[in-house]
Amino acid sequence: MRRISMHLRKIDFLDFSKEQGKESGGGIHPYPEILFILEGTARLQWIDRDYTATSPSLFLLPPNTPHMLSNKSDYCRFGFIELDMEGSSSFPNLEQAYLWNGMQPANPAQWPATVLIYETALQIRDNLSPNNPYRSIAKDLIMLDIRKLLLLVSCFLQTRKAGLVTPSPAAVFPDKTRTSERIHTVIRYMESNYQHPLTVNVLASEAYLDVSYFIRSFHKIVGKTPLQYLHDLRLNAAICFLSTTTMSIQDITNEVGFQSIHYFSRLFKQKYGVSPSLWRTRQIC
DNA sequence: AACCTGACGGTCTTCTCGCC
DNA sequence: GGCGAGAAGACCGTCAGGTT
Repeated sequence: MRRISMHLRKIDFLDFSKEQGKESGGGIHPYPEILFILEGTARLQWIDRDYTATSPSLFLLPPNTPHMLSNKSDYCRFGFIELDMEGSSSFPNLEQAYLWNGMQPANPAQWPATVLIYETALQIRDNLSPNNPYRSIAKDLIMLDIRKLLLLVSCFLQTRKAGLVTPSPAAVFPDKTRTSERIHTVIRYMESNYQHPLTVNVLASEAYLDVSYFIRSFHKIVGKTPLQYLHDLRLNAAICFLSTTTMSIQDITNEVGFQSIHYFSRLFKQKYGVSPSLWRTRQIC
């Protein structure tokens, strides 16, 4: 029987501050993400949606959905949790995420039916507090709270329809070698900047590694070459735009970082067997 | 007008081998 | 573990022509 489990890929709590100049961040990655606005007001551009929400707000981002969070107040604090579901289907699907995220600007944290959901999200943050007396099992507690949170959201949507310090990258990624950490840093860089022109030279310099060694190490760790990984990110984003928007192929080409519509079209067909427009047509039918 | 396809060629990426 | 050189092959922008 196939073992289904869920792992923490990355958890972090960050600030956006007008004083410090850092006011936006985001990207695309093949992992589901929970985004929690803790303080201030933030704007989330997610696929074709644009939300402005005040804390506490909770957004659920299924895998391969482009997202960009930006600050809309003097100070904004938020947390994000990326999960590796490993076959589990407990994360809300796109339709459920649209429904849930669409409610966030209305500040549903005050609703009696959702109070427990936001309390659970806060509990996840509190598990990371240095004052947490259960620091030694904080990671296990966080995973339990995440499961609880997802279960509560799922239940809510169904009903409606009817001190630990933040783990270091090495704690999230089992392989603790320096090269591995650098490669994973680059992966995150690619996920945040896939829509910009990126070359392997640039990525290797981001990792402070020689190009040939970088490529070899990347392939060893990820199972794909850097370029293949970048293409997958871009094509996944394109699929998302094709299936959820009416954007033209040219606009999608630009949006996901390809310089040429012809090259995009060629790669798309290589991966999916049909051209982008035909793929969209078949989805509609 | 928007999109697709094939061909072409310069550029870039990847691999291999060897070295420290 | 990390780096460098060189060769092979893949990438990717561009053009031309065709289709919807």
